[in-house]
Amino acid sequence: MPEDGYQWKKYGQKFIKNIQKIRSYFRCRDKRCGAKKKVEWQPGDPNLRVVYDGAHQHGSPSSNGGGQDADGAANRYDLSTQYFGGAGAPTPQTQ
DNA sequence: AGCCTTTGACCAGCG
DNA sequence: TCGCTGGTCAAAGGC
Repeated sequence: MPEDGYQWKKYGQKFIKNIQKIRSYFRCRDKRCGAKKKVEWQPGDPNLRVVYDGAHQHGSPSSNGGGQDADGAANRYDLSTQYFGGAGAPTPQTQ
């Protein structure tokens, strides 16, 4: 479970036949936070894709000391796809 | 005590 | 109308 600075609660996991990948559903632990996160990976592949949905409506919980950039850092991935592993996975939005 | 994780079933939209 | 998929919720157990 990759730590992005926020805590998530897994509320489901299903195998998407459409893409032949396992998808895990995570939700922000904060109730006032409508942010959601979906993690999918292929069975037998080290790289996984993290899809952030929604946006956090509260500052960072307890990471990063002296800067709310963490909030933007997590939001910058909003509705985007974050790739882990990089094994053949391209890096979108190379800012 | 609180928190987290896992599985099954249900529901809705589509062709 | 049916079957299918994708997405979400709930309960229990362990540390």
